[in-house]
Amino acid sequence: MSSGNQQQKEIPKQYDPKTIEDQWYSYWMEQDHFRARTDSGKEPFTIMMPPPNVTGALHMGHALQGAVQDALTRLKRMQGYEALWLPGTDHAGIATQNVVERELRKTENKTRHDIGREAFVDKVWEWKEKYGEIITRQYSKLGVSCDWSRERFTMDEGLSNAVQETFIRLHNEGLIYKGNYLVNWCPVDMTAISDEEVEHVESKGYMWHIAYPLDEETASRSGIKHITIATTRPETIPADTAVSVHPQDERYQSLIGGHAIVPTTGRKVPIIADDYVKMDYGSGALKVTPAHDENDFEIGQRHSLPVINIINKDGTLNDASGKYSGMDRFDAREAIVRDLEEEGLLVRVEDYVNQIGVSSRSKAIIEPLLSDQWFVKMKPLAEKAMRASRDGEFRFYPPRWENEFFRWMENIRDWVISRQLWWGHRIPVWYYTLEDGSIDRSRDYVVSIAQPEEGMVQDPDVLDTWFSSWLWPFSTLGWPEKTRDFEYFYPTSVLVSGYDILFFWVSRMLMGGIHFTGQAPFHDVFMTGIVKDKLGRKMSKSLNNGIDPLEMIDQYGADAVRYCLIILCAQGQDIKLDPTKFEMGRNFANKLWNAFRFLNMHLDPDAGYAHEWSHDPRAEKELPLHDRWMLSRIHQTIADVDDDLSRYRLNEALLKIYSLVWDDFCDWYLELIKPEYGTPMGRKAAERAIIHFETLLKLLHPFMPFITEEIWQRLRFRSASEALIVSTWPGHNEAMIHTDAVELFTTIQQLISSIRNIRSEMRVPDQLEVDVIIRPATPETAKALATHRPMFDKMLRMDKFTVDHSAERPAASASDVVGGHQIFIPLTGLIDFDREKERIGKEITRLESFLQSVEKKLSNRKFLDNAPEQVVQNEKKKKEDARLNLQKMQTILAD
RNA sequence: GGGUGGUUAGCUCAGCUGGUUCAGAGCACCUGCCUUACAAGCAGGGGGUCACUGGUUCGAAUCCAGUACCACCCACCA
Repeated sequence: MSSGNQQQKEIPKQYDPKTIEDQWYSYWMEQDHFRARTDSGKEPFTIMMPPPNVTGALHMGHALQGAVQDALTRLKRMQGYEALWLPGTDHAGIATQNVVERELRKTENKTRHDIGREAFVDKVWEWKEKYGEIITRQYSKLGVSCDWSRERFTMDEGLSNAVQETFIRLHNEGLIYKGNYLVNWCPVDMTAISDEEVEHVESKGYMWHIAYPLDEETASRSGIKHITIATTRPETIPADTAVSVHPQDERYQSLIGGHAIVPTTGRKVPIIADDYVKMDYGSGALKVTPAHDENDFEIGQRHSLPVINIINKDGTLNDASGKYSGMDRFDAREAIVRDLEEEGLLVRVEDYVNQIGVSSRSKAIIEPLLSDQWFVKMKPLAEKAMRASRDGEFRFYPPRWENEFFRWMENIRDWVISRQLWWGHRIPVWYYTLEDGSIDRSRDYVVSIAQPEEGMVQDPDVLDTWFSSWLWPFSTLGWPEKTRDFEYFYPTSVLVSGYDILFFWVSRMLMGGIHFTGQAPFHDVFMTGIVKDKLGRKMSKSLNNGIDPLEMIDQYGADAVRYCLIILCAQGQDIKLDPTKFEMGRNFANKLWNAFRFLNMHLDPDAGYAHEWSHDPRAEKELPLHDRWMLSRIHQTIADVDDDLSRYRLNEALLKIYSLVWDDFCDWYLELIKPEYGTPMGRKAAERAIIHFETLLKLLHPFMPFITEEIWQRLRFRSASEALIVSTWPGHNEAMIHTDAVELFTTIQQLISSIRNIRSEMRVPDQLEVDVIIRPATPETAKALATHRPMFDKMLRMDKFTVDHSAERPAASASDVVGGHQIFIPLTGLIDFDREKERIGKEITRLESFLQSVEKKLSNRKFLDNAPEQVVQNEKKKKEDARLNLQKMQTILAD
């Protein structure tokens, strides 16, 4: 499908993306244009695609980031870099395990425990093989030019190897440890999760005030019978091992050192004093439950309190809770409150709103539970990353994210990396066993990838999904092997990601990359906003407010979707998306399509159009004004666009290209080169137009790859290997900017606009041709304008056209002044004097106030003294223009 | 409790290093047009005290401080 306009006869008026998108994607793939090479001698440009979950379906966030990454990749490829965009997927531990478990239940009515670990993991792999490619296929629909030959999966052999390797390294460095600590436990997924995976949600609940009886001795000593504590979690009462008050609290001085009786169990616990307790909060007395609350755990440590665990891993209460054993924690809460009330110990109940932690995955309420887990000491890693940041080894765009990054790094806590799941990277740790097969706790574990000794068993846990993700920028390139890919493409150029995973992923990659490879894994971090619904809510399954990118692509075309997402992607701002916004992109694609149809009518399919002139400045001078203007506009835009893109202002760049295509090229340039009725367009003119158009297509290609490739291929015969995707990005050439041409052309544009305005305001019937008299400010302009009369003919309905430096204003004419040039249009019989007077009056008022402000400024000594010369000159020129225009308008009004 | 972002046209939003030719885009609206590329279009037009209050400056939508509201992130007060 390499050649030009074979379907010339029947090009539909409306662009239909469906007919071409898949074909071009296949073509690019067949031509191997996405593949990056290590032997080209070009400078590398690398982006690692944030790996979507294998369970996932493409959502708008992916589409946005895909559009951004692809635009950057295609741009750099065209700019002569060896561009590698490496795709892949994430095994997504919990999410995937859940999906397969659900399926297992549905199809075989079994749990994972029914079939056993090995069989279950096999099933997950099967599932992954079958469904894991869905999301990457969906990505292709968007037109992403990533190197599929290098696609990776976080549980690939190589990546798994990197994971084990890093675990062992960190362990050897003393940065990994195992310990029995309170962790965030998800009773639904039955695993520990990290602090980052816990969300805090506001929840309406109660604060129960409960009287704890004092033991006899304390009561008789103090003369007090009860101490009242306040709690939001009465179900943990059986696990209390102390009551605590503030050491300085007057009310409780006599109780410190005494004992209270824990309701429901009758256990006697000490009353202790600890600074942590706030005197003015609640009753000033706190029940201490070290096994089920982080703060209480710390208090317990300080006072050597026993730790009584009453909650099982599934959220039910265990035998240590006494009669509540076997009840779910929330049922137990009700039961205990009921019992307390019966015993008369419930003092009062208040409504209370608090923040509760829920698992970001299952949304289950997190239970702080003591358990054996593996941790990474993060401080040393964070310090290195912060140093690298200060040294400018990587930069955030927009820069404010650096502060957020630092805030987190400075308060970093150790990372729980073990998960009680089956799907994931096994922890490379082995235990000796006793004769009955159970773990021999008297002997140390051994860290090793392979089983070190017959009979040893491997740690049953797997690693947090992010423990493989944080290696992504280099594990995907073959690290820890010193591969050619790694040497050539690492460190990567830019990471494109949403800020929602700054802590989960971006920060950890920086820490990991710097620690393991000695280099920041990317130079730039471009943080995009988050795509939300039109009310500003996150898109989620539960709200059912998602907009499916595939549906949108189907409806509007991939280019339209990409256009829209990028144009809305302003520096770090969230995007409130409404499906109708894709019409913008669709309309623009259609505009391009029709510009092509127009040119196509004048194409000579057999011609091989020459284009040497565009590179020959001498030939340049022979060019018509509108070509010199168009070239100037194009090259000015290229300069702006290059600058915008280098700072990740993709929206600004795209908007400028949009305006160049639509406003300049379509509305002016193409209109001006339209041939006369019935006459064919001159071949030269067609050639020039096509060459401009090709440049525009190049500029647009990174953003709208399909339609630009389609049109580009149809514009000329191309050899099989020629493609827009591998064409050269047009460089900015200052010599192509002709200020004189721009100035004159702009004047003509203004004159034409003004004449159109007069016609419209004066309600001149459309068919009626008018006389146009222009009295330019200078004889030179008069000469120039007269030369360009054909331009006026093209754009206006004129009977006669007079350009005369000394023209008199005919009676009964409508008039205007632009840039000192006067326009008269005799409209005998048609002119509505009141209307005209009003129009001119309005213009005069505008000019007067403008002139006034400029004069005020220019009469200000301080302005003259302080403002840069250029600005002052500018103001003077403005003043002069305004004064001239005003004068003429006033004369006209007087007439 | 700490922090970040937002507040600009009826709606959704751009507007970088301050300079009345930057107050702008798309949609919506009004007036003409099915002009042989495009009605998903063309031409013309209306519409904004740039949240508020101060400050810095010759000059502020833009920089600073404070206020109000909205959104988000972080945080161990039961």
